[in-house]
Amino acid sequence: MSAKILIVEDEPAIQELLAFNVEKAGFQASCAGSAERAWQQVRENKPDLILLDWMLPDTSGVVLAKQLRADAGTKAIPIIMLTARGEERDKVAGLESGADDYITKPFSPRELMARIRAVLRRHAPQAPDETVAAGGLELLPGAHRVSAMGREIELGPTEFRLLHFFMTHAERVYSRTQLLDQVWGTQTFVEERTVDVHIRRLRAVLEPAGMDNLIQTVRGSGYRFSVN
Amino acid sequence: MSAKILIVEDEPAIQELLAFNVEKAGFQASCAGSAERAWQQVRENKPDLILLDWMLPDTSGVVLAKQLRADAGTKAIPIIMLTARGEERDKVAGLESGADDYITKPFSPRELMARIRAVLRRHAPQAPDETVAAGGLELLPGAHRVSAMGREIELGPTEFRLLHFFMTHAERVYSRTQLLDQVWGTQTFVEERTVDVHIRRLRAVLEPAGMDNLIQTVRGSGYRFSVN
DNA sequence: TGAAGCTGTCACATGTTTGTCACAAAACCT
DNA sequence: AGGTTTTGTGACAAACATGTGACAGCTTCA
Repeated sequence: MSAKILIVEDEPAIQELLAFNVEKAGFQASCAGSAERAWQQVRENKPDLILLDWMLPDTSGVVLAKQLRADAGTKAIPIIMLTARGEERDKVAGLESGADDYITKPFSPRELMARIRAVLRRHAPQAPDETVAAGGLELLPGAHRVSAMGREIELGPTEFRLLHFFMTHAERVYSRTQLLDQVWGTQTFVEERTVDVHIRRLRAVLEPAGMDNLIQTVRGSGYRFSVN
Repeated sequence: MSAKILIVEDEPAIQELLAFNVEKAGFQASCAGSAERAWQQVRENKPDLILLDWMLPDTSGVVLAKQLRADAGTKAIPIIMLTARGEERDKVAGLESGADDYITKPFSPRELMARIRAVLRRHAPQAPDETVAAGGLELLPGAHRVSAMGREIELGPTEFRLLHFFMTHAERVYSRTQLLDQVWGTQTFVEERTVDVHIRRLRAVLEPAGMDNLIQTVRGSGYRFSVN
């Protein structure tokens, strides 16, 4: 889930600084000190975003950006250009070359990360606003709403995700481990029994709304959402 | 239907960059490298909007803007001034000279196009100020006015944009980050919590007007404007 | 120039959510 | 039935998210 970011920067100190910040923010960082190595990394790692310094030992960043844009395989990778302070022409040329954003040195880590996230967000495919329906329930992911036969149901964030998962994966048993992976994420580490508690909480909200026995216990295996 | 935009800019590289972006966005671009040629273009092409650089070889952009404003035939053409970064005086003088908006270099193509569209929308004589209505509220984007059931409501600029966005994007949850992107712009960097404060201010103005619970908190996700 | 208003940020208050536990209840096995 | 495993349930403290008032820096306007 975490995005891969390629840092193309010849100055080792700055390279490390960038990598440190990028990783601290939960992204995967890889580095290249020259245009040549950058190409290599791009092919091997398929980064989701490239931080590209304006000055490189072998080629200028602008040229590399243009090359990346010209190649069908790398055309879609967003680029953030790192330019020196006040170089008016550089910025213009940087944007012209196809960079998605630029940031002038010196910059604060916070601004850098904000721009990275903004660019990644802009390039993320926007999910259409669909509605999920199952077992008399209606769930709108975009509006973050659930309703049972017209009556709105209040859910906490985790219960919402859990129910969403069940509704889109009905009629099938999931183990606590699987549910933890799917609903909590593979990066979180909580007790398996926590699932039980949340199932119970979900049931507690669903039952008063007449939605009875929607989530069934499969002893020894896990839980199942079923329309029956 | 596509608007004609005149670019007055002496630096060829920037001129091309501007023209490229403007045309990519579906507008017709024409260019002038000096005030003299600009007048010529204005007479010939009748542009719908002028992008005017602050520095020109023969006259300053401000002077040209004032001249354009003084001429009955060109008075109505909106002007966006291109100024150097942080030149506070320029900004003031630019707006005083009659420009409708200014944009400081360096700017992102995205921001530029957003401003162009905003100015065109504001100046569109055809559209007799479309009004946005939702949840008993009526908002006139052009006039910068909002009213709740006939009663006028006073809003600051940011609250206005925020409410406008919500009214045109009802029934959907937006995270603080998304709201910052949409309402504050991708180039501004403020804390996420700032959104909370503005939401609160908006609510504070809306509630006395009887508009209660229009903006709902979705814990863990963001906020939602809903007509209920 | 001063007054008034707008913004962004902070510290603190308030209220929810969450993971975990201990124990009760239920199901399973021999 | 008795013993064992699995699941349900209520309670709870810590973590977390949001509401709220205050404030300083700015801009605007007269």
